[in-house]
Amino acid sequence: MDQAGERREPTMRDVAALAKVSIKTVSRVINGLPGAGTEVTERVRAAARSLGYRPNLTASSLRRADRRSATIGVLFEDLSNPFDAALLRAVEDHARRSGVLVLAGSTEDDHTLQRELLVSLSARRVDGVVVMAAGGHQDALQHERERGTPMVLVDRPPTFGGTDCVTTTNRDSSRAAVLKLAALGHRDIAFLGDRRTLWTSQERYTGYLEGLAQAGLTLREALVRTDLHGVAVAETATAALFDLDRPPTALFTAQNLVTVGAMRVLRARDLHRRVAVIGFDDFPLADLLDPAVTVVRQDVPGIGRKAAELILARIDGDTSPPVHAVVPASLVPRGSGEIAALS
Amino acid sequence: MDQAGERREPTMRDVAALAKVSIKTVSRVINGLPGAGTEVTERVRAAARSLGYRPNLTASSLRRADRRSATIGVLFEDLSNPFDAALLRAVEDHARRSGVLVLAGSTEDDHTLQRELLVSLSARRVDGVVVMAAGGHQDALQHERERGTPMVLVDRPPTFGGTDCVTTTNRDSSRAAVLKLAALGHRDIAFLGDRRTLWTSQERYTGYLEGLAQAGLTLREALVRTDLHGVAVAETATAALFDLDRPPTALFTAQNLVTVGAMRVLRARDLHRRVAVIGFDDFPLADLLDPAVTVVRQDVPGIGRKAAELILARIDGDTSPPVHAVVPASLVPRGSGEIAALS
DNA sequence: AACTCCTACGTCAACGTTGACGTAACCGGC
DNA sequence: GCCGGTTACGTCAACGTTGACGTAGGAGTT
Repeated sequence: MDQAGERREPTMRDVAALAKVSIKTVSRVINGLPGAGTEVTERVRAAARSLGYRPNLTASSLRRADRRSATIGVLFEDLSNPFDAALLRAVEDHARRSGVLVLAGSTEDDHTLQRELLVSLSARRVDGVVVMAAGGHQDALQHERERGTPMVLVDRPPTFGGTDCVTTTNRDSSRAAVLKLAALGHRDIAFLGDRRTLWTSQERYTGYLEGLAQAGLTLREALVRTDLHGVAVAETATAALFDLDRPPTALFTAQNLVTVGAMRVLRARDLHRRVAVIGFDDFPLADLLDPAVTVVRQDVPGIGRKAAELILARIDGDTSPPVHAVVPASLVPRGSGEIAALS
Repeated sequence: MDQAGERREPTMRDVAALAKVSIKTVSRVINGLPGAGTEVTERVRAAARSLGYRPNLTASSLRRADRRSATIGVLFEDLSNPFDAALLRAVEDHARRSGVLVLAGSTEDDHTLQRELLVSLSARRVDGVVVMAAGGHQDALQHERERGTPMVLVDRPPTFGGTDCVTTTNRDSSRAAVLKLAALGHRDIAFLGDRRTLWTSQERYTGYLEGLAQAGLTLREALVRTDLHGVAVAETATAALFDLDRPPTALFTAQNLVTVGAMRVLRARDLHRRVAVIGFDDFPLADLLDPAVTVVRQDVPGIGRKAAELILARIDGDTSPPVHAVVPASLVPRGSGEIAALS
């Protein structure tokens, strides 16, 4: 036994020869179709077992009328982000229950990579694509979609028509977070956000503005920091906020890595017990920090399930109008978001 | 444009008709094989472009001599564990550089699921399988391997022959961690481990024993707690340790979720500044806890790269003897592991 | 001028499977 | 004993592609 394994895989032809039936009868037995007698069925089953026969799905899907590969592609940006990982897992889980496997590919927010990956998936004739990452340009996605590939976008709506998407209550939950901080007496609430090109960032910022307005607070531009991609950048930005003459007394951090960066700075400056923080997106160990971090938690399994349901339905031929599903997020109070403003 | 997309995909035949050449010539041009003139090549390219032709890799691999699907399967246990997520990412990354995509499947430590997944992968004729999760039974893996499928195990060696694996320095690094704690004056060092059925758990426990012996300490069975699967169980076990008459002054937690559980209890009992902790496996935010957690960090990208290299080499026909690659882990001092024993 | 060799194509069959369709045997009914 | 229908098979071609092999025409050699 060596790693290369030069043994030829047994085919239906081999099974047919052993069971002394035609290859078509083998096909019927393997696929559980009617038209095979009890005794023949048993003979074929025994022959298949003894040869270790395994159906070849690629040959089958090449020939079959429906052309299904029972495989979908999932594009994500960065698996090291627990949000992406949990989402992939949820989609994979639901897909597999329908006998569908997942071809996974990370795009690292690279436009060229995304295009190449879509070509690779298309060459393998995936039945559909779930996109959990669609940086600025969606033209590669649009092109693929227009070829007829079923597609579902997660976490941002398509810039082109006829395509489903699943998002969370970015704006509403952000507004609620800001209102909560305002209710605790905070009047200088900073906004720390990820790259402005991201649709979610824009929505969360809009929610922030709506929250301020609704609470009767005026926007201080100096307290708005965006394009914070990654923990390090978020730290720098947070530090700058507290070097202001009138620093914020509360932070609304609109992405989990930003939240982490902000917490680092607060702790380093020993401000973590005085400055309130509410973060968007939960993250592991948020409850173990000091103070535990209050967050807006997205229903990641719910989003994944919805995305899987949508893509599987489309693959099954559902031609109803495109859907924009919104899965509600919830506020999880843990301490950092309950720090009141000093009178 | 609707989601079903009933347009037929253009084939080489269509391209050939438009370019007024034979289908074989199209094949040559698409695959960059010699034997096509400059002018004809251009005509074929133009025709393919204008029809939006995409090669069908499944048909191609069915016919080609090498039978490659340019796809590998990756089985993992739980993507919500950052270790699995990072590993999948590393493998996917390296595979894609070789034009190979990854069919991902989570097994959730379920034996039946693992078997089913292997059948699914086999039906899709993957070129090889990387297994990042192999609970107790490896018979399904062995069966698949004996069919000739190239295979690489990660994080535990195969119980059968002829198969590569990649692991880290479980025993050596565990011994080093215990020795470090002993050097700080700790004499009551507890061991908190994951399920004993896991090979890594056994290795780490062996390293713990070796460390104790080498430091001249005697094993106290009461300080050994195993089969702690998940944060909650780890918390209970840790709490029990500190209800002992002679509680430990240092903990060696042999898995990341166990470490988290232990830290929770230490904090709750206000012991986190007095009891030393070294954990096996790094985890996000370990540096943000109070105190920051000293860990043995596995070189996850290195492990993933090695696994990808091995499987790709085997697929390319490497028939050298099976390899057990060991990727070194390193100790990352952050504070919790540097707490000295009270004299 | 006949020869070999090469280049640039084309033809054909096959990969493993299934849809369309054929057919022999049997059943029940009269 | 013949009809119509059903059951249990089999035959054939095709899915999109490529390996093996064939061939026409031109260039170079003797």
